[in-house]
Amino acid sequence: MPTLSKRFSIAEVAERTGLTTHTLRYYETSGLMLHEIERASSTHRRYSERDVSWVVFLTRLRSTSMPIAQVKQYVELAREGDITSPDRLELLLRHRISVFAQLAELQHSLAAIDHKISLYSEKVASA
Amino acid sequence: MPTLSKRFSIAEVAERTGLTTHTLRYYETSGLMLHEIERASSTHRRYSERDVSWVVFLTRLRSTSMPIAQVKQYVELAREGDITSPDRLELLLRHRISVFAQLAELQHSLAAIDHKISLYSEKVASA
DNA sequence: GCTTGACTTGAAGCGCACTCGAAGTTTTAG
DNA sequence: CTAAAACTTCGAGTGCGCTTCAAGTCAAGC
Repeated sequence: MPTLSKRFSIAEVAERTGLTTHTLRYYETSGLMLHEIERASSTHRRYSERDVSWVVFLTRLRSTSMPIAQVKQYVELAREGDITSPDRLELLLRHRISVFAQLAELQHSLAAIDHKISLYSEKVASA
Repeated sequence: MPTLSKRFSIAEVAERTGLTTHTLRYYETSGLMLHEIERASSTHRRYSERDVSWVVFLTRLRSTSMPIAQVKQYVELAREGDITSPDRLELLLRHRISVFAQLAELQHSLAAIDHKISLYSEKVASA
């Protein structure tokens, strides 16, 4: 049962993910794709649904400041097969903690900014 | 009534703020300090309480990804005096919106990561 | 079947925010 | 007074994550 789902050009994937075609190629050559991207008749990339889904998740990791190198580590584990599931789980759990720390810091800084804003609001209102 | 409060060496400020002495000098030469830093007898910097408080707030702006250039803009407004209070308020309000966007994106990505974690948890548990 | 726009690779370049190095000066502890 | 530790300036270097360039090759519409 071969996968008959639609394939996407690099431009379509860029459109769907908000990345540029440059960045998509950069990610691929940096070893961040889980699977090799198919090539149409010759050289042009054809992304599968699975590839696109992975790119989407990848952008979630990146937008939470996971470094490229760590994404790569995750990918390398994934390519080793199911045996590394616990390792990938652990990697994600560790990353989750870092995301919580980022949230906490952001909220802490927001409070400081809000405080400053309240001072300015008074000042400006009474002027 | 001259300010008689304690002064701090650059190393002490580094200690208190978590920045390096390099970064503190870099911020100063980049025009990010509100006031000129005093110099002890000759050349060594002596930070006042006010200077340290500003550095602390500055790190809050930076930790919410305000670019150096925008911090500088804020500082330049501040140096023009009270007349620019509304401008600084507006700058902070705009930045506040960006912080909310950052929080939202972080939370969105966290949800995606949590979802993936739950898939892995099942997989690993049933192995 | 030809043109036009999309795609290809590989290497170099860029922007940001530090970070480090060198060489010299100043402070402080003993 | 001296020696070690801390400080100074200024310019160059670093790391990350793209981004752009050059010089093509390919594919889709007319």
